[in-house]
Amino acid sequence: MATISEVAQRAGVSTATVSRHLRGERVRQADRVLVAIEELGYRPTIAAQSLRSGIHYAVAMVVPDITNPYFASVAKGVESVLRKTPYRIFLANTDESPDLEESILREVAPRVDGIILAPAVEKEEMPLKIRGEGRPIVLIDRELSDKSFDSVLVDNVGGATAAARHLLDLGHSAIALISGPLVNTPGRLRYDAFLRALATAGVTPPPQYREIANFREAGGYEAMMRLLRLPEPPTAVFCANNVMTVGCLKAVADSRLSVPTDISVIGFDDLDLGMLLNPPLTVIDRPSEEQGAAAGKLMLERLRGGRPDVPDRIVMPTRLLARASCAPPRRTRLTITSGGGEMS
Amino acid sequence: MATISEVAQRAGVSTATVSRHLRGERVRQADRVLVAIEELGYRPTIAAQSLRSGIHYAVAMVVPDITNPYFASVAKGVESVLRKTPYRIFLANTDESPDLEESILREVAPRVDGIILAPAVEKEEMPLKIRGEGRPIVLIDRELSDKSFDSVLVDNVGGATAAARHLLDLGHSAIALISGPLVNTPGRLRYDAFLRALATAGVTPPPQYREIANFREAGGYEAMMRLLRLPEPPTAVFCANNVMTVGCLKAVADSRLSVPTDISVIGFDDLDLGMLLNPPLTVIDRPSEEQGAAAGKLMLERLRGGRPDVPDRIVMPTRLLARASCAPPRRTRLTITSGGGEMS
DNA sequence: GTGAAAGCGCTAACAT
DNA sequence: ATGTTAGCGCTTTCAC
Repeated sequence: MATISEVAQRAGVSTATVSRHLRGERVRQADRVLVAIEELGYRPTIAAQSLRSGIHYAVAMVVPDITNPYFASVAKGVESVLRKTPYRIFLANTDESPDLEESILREVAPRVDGIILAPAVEKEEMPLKIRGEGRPIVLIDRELSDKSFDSVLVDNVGGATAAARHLLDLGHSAIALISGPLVNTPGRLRYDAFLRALATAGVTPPPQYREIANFREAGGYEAMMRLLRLPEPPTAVFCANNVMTVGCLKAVADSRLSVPTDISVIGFDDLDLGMLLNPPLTVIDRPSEEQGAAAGKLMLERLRGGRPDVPDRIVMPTRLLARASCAPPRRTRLTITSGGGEMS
Repeated sequence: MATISEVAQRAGVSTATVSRHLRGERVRQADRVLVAIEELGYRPTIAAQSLRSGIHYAVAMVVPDITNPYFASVAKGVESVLRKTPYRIFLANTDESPDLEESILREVAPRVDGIILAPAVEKEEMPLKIRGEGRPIVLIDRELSDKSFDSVLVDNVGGATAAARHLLDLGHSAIALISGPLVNTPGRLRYDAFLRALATAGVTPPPQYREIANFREAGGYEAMMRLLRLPEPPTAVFCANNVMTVGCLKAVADSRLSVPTDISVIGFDDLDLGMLLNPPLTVIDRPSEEQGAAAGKLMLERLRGGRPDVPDRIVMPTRLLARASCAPPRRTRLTITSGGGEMS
């Protein structure tokens, strides 16, 4: 690999001039330098740049699970923006574990210029420390208790409220909720907003209708199984994210029940096959790839611009995709016929 | 951040000794060094290590589309293995574009120690060049014309053959195929094996039954639409990957047709909701996360072990998940009633 | 087994 | 606007 001094020599200038040219400063002999760079096929050595300048041209993307289509989509959005820059993306999965997240952050922070993070819990110590060391953090999907961070979110309250109203409008009152953990933003916000919207209409789900699961498929499955086995099962259920909805639907199928005849289901996040299910799934949809792109752009802004006085908090709208998995409640009591079946 | 010389000073040894200790060499004063490292919270600066030693502690993962559940799953597998090592993962999407792939490879190669690649086409120039510079390449899902690369694959031939036999066994003879591009391994192998298996049974699909699409949802949709509009539509179709199967199913739905009454569908790759579809989707399944983990392990082996004389070619088995989307062919002619509908 | 010292390729003062 | 030069933090001869 050619070095900067070879370029300098060939162009008849100093290494400093080449270096300046590289970073976009105005240079008189720009053309000569350019030619030398071309001819030698010169590419700067990132490690040397990093060592000297502290810039790594890398951003970490830390998410609970890249296998969740929502985060995969976010990652794609981020990638599409950073692709056009010299910044590359380190990908890390936290598995929704606060401990793993902390160790990943500690480990990766010194190697990157900034972090795009979907935190497992709302504890801000690590992020605060990292930002304090001059590395911008952009939160995605989830906030921290400390509201001073840049973030790209969706209107969780609006979405959960719309879900509640949709069920209410159809005449449901025995409404259950499979929530995510209350320790992160979307979990808590969707839980609160959904229950508040029900309360406004005079509906208060009993404790056994309020399942707190973990945003994972198995959690959704188990929660739904518990709901269906209740002496008085609900007539409708709201699943607070995509993968729990999958689990929920599998539980319904394994119980030999059908949607929406026996129970109405509405999910947060669309599923790729949502419209192909029988019945097509009613969901609260949100622009995931756009969120990723927004997070990427915000990160670039911070990377270039220095510290802002006020955090940027981008909230994107959700929309209700009313398909056919929600219908008016049945009048008769629900009875479970059987259990078992395929479950991943 | 503490430096190695601070550690050396505190431990009363030279920086060389600390450095040796760090890389696992036997050192007499190991305990003293360890204590100093602990007390100072010392962490080596990767940039300095890279500059000096050429080791980056980074591996690139270059895939066509992280949004494809198969690749997301592979990424998770890779991540789970590398997490326990000092190596981090750069993620890049090629969008199935050979040009983009080439520029990404060129750009990222100097920053990493190795590359896990699912190539868009079978051209091996860039990979050869990169390997020639001492960076191991592990292919995943797809091979190159040059068979000297390490790779982690699935039994495409076995899978496609099983799919063909399944349809044949049900009594189909008007069998169509929505193939991936013939310029990459799974595309070509599945195409060839499927047709060969049919030929063995005396079935030769006419050219209009052989759709060459692009492994994308829209491609699967359009291909299926063309098939369904044929004067004599097929009674069964094999979709060569997950996202094309989704497109295919949407096309069937939009044509107001139903599976398997009007047409049987079998897909390569399971879908998360595959079993929840009506009817549950019959698929050729493969162990994607395990493939990722295998690729990660193979990469680590190469990273530690130096160049092997013979490439490692890991081929994992597929299995047929016979659910209900394939049934014996109908006897009557198929007629399209209508079109239109929701399509992403 | 250990230390001294050179230098990886680059950037950022500083000087001009 | 450009050149000179020190040195970022580490690994690795080389000598002992």
